[in-house]
Amino acid sequence: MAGTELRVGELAQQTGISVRTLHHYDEIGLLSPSRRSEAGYRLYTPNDLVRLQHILALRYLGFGLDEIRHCLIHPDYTLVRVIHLHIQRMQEQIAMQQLLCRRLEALATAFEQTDSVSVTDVTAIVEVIRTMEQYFTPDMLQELEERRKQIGPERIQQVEAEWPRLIAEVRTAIAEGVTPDSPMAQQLARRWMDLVHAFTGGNPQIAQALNTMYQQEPATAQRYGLDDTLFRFIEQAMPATPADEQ
Amino acid sequence: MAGTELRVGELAQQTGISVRTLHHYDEIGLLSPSRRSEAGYRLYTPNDLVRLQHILALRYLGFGLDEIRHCLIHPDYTLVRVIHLHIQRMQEQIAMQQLLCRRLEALATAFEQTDSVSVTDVTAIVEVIRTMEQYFTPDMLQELEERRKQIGPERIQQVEAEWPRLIAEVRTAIAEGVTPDSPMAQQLARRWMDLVHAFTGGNPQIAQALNTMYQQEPATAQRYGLDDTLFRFIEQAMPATPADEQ
DNA sequence: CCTTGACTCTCACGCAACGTGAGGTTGTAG
DNA sequence: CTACAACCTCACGTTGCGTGAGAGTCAAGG
Repeated sequence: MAGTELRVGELAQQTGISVRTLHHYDEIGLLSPSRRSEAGYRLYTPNDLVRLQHILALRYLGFGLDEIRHCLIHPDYTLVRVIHLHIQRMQEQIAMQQLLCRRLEALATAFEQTDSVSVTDVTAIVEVIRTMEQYFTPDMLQELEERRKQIGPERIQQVEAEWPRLIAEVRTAIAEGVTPDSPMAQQLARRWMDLVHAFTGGNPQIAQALNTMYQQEPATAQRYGLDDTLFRFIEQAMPATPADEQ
Repeated sequence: MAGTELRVGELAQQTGISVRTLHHYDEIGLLSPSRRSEAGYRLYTPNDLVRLQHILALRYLGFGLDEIRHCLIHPDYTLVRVIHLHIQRMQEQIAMQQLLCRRLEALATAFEQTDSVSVTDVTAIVEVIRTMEQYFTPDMLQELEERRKQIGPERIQQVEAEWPRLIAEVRTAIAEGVTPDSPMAQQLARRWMDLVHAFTGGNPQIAQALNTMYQQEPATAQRYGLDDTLFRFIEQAMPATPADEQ
């Protein structure tokens, strides 16, 4: 009977955990040895071993020590519910992490061919991501990200280089008094639409969200040299086209 | 100039974080205000605000405060690498969490129609899961889990109820001196194979892993009343069959 | 001038689950 | 008798703040 009792080191070795962990479980009252030797050594009985195995099984499943204590005290028929709740929590955590991961990937693709990236650059892109997360649904963002991957970095850079040129041209046209119904304006509008299409991929919901964003976020819009005057000009120059914007 | 300086509360409100967080960043030297008022109030300059925005951008991406400090000090061209390393770490974390989640789901399906589950039950199943994770690759485990979902809980329970019956029958047959080449033994072997097939789904790698597991883990095998005598009997009774086992 | 209330300051504990020594005692093998 | 392994009890460190406690500061109202 006495020979079946284990000391910390023995129990630790048998179960594959550290002595410190057993000390900890004793400290917090999760697993206190049934007996102590005269010298104060912890002596664990077979019953203690069984309890430890229960603890380790639950820990293996990712439960916290408090929850484990709860499970060991309370009647068993709540256990299934606890497990399902735990699964739910885990899935929420995974969703959060995946969101984070998508942000990082968006950032990485944004910097795909820039070699020297400053913290300021990162901050700027993060601002854009933050704003976009407010106006686009997670589905849309994933769709955008996937399209970026598909069409390749060269095309993206091409489009992103084209935008400021086009904006400058439109601004010049307005300044020179070009009317929205002139062929010149029509062609600018067509180029505009092409660029928008390259972003939305023809998804009208994304186009709608994009519109809402630029209307609600003049600060973001101004960073790209956009304002209401430009939008109105393009809108007027835009004839009846496949419902892609507006 | 002096009017542009912000006090903690103002800075906190502008950036959407807590005063305590600013105190904390000051404590650890991540963001110390450029100036203090005579009364000791923290006064943040526009430059401090910019630094804070950088910090918050990086925090938004899931970086730790130490890493953020590192990013703010060190030259920018390491930033891209840091981001990619971070993505990798996140993906590893997600993989871990998904592994945990799969364990929990396996547990949940195992208890799908049991209403009262004890911690002892959970411990037993966890032991099985642990053992299986040693012998089956993650791919195999996922395949097994998916098949369990497909074929439904009734069929699973049916199979699991059939096993002990069959094992008992085989044991009886051996005890009664039934020879492996008798029709009786042949039929037992056929039923055996059917049950094995229900588990492996005809995947020879899974069948192989299963075999290895029961050979290496006599402790697990014995819990189901299996031993070498049984295995040899079935093996001998088994005629040439579609290579599904052995 | 004094008080009130909003804002600020500096400690300092708490959380989750142990890791990692520090410094001292016990048990056993040579 | 003496190593040496194994045990004991503190107690701090980790991550990023939350949450008071107790006290000083500043502008406005009585």
